[in-house]
Amino acid sequence: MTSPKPGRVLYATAARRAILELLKREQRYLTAGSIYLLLKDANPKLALSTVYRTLELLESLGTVSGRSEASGESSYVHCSDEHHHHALCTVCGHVDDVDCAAMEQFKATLLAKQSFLLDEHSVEFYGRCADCR
Amino acid sequence: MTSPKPGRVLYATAARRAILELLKREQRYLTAGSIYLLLKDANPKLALSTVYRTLELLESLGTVSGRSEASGESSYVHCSDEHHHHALCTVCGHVDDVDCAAMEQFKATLLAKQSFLLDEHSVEFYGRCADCR
DNA sequence: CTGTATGCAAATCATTTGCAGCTTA
DNA sequence: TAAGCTGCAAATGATTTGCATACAG
Repeated sequence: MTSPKPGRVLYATAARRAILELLKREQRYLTAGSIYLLLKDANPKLALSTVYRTLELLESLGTVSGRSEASGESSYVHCSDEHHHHALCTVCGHVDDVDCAAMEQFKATLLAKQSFLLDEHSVEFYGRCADCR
Repeated sequence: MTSPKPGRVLYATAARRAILELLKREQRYLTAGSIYLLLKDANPKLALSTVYRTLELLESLGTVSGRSEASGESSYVHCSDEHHHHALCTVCGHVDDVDCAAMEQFKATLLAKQSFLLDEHSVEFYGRCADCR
């Protein structure tokens, strides 16, 4: 939603690289706190606030997608920046992107049955991925 | 998810009645804070913590469904306790329940294309309801 | 009566922010 | 050298909790 301040030049810093690489590698939802803990050893001077700021930046760039855990924390996955949804494995936490072509017929049904004109939708799928089945 | 302690007897108190009636009447997502403000005048001794505790209770009973706003706050709507989704009007905020029969074919597609076995899904729809179209 | 619920105030906890010093381009 | 970052510590703000009192059944 929020884009970085227009005209601002972004720097590829060590912290940003480390956080993005971790997210690309893990392919599962991670909270700011867990990212901080996972990177702390290799990057002793990393600050939690930097993790928060980087996540906010990556989300604004569409590189990462956030959601709220039941615990009240926010977590993030690295993902494509096109409109899509996530298939989240309830066994290993692995997250895959899913396109939403099939949603079109659902939209038609909604309009016919409830006169609701569907503009947007946010979906999260929970199940078992190819590896965990 | 969390159920009230088993064997515990629930009282129908004034605060609980007021909160539930408000939610039933409004049919839109309300935060604890806004519920508190809306009820404050008619119920001068109502405490914000009571609103939080009541919302937690109602959610555990399946009477109410919560979600996280972008602002970081949680909000709640009164809704059916069966498995369903919400169609949220982006104009007036009105929330209707939607069943998920159409999701079945989407599940089949997911399995065929990505070998992902869909167990659960959470969906939120945004659009314009019959009144706002 | 007795178990529950409530109000109030204090405590938590995730997230945000101000600012001076450090980096990247 | 700048414009951008970062670490640190302090500030926020939503939600939770302890406890003594009030209330429902």
